[in-house]
Amino acid sequence: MGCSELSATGKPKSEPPKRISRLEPEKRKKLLVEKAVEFFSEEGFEAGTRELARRLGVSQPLIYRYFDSKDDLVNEVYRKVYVSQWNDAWTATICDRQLPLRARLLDFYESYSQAIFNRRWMRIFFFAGLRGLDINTRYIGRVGELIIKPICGELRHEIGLSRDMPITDAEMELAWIMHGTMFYQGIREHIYCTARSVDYSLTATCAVDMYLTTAPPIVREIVEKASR
Amino acid sequence: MGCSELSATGKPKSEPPKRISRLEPEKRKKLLVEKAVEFFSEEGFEAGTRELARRLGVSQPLIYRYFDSKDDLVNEVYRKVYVSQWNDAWTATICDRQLPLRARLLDFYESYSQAIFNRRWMRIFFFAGLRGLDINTRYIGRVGELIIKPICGELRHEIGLSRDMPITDAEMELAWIMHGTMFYQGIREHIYCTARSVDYSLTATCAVDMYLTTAPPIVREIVEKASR
DNA sequence: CAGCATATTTATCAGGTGATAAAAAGCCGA
DNA sequence: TCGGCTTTTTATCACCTGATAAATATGCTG
Repeated sequence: MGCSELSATGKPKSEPPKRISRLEPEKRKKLLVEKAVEFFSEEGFEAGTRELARRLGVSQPLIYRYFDSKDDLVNEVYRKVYVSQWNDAWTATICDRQLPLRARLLDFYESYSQAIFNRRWMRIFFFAGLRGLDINTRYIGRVGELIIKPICGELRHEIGLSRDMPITDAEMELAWIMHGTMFYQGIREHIYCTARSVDYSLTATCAVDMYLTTAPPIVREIVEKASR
Repeated sequence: MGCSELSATGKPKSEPPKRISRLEPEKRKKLLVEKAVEFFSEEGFEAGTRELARRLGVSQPLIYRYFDSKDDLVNEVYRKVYVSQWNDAWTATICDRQLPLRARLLDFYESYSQAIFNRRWMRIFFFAGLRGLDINTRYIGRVGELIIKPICGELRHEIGLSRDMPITDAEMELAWIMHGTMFYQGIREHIYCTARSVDYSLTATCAVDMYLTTAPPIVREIVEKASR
């Protein structure tokens, strides 16, 4: 009798009595994942399935009709955020020698900023990173292989050096520094929430010009020393 | 029920308190906070008090003799990490005009890196940041006032411009970019755990030189435009 | 309209959480 | 040695969590 936290008369929760209708499994699953991305990116992955269900306007056990476990749902969130946001054209942009390298890098970071430096992505990324998940490590590896390493190759070409010799760690480091300069702006805006609207184009100009002036002499020394 | 994983047998060296004995409240509280920093920095603040107690080798309710609530303990952790790691000499280092600005900045970042860019600090910082806690925002504000703004002032002086006019947002942005370049190295090392040992001195050289070459013309333009 | 398939909900479980009260154990002075 | 004070533990509480099974509601098809 008692134990009615949800009595028929009063609704303590703020949601209006929306009538929930049946949906095709496909449609429902998509809704679940989308809302889960939004939810976990704000509250972290420790947040409860009941609150998620409440925000969706469905009952909590419904989640388990579409996902075997909470972990299963969380993995779907990862996939959605990490995989679907990647743009295969990025590597091509970096390697398209019809433009000068500086212009290519600026083009790339303009596109990359829009795709990656948004609140949802950034927060999911750090929640996952702090958990030490391998999906995070794999993402970083991908950036290394498909962004950072190609940049190093293009810089070698730009300053007239062989691309045969494998890219060294030190060269990668130089490009990571440029990359980090951009990344930090995303952090300030979406994790700190302290920089209202960051000027990514100014940052990109600083970062790219720094790279293009600082890196060449260092790279030249590295390659020449190795080929002696 | 011998639960004696730690026997009383001979170990006369510097680790006598193997036996779980009474401690002065002061000492016990200090131990609790220290271990809590270590624990929460790895597991996040959602981690349970029972596991923390287990690692301390004490019972879980003991924590509540020294802290009113888990939140109380967590706040102590924040205080310990944020407040106690700040070095008042940093601002002085930046403003000591007996050295050229470049040397001052490199000195500062060497000291700052050692204090801040370690695993404990970085992880606590991001766990708190993702929670949106005001202690985090206040820390950033402090960095802005005591690090970034002084740097902007020194740059103005370096290029012979008045320090009377207030520092503009755009000038702050330029110094934040340099700062972020350093910060990202800490992230790579301690959040991503992907860069084994980052070369902070290389990064500092890149970041500082970028700032000292990129910022002056922009600052000059800003100040002159404003004073016309 | 009836009947059926299934999307969704209600009721519930076992285990974990922060927190409290009472019992136990350790320490020190007489 | 004993008594008393304080630290620490044991035994709990109410609540919340992820997850399951049975009951219900919905919409389609004949």
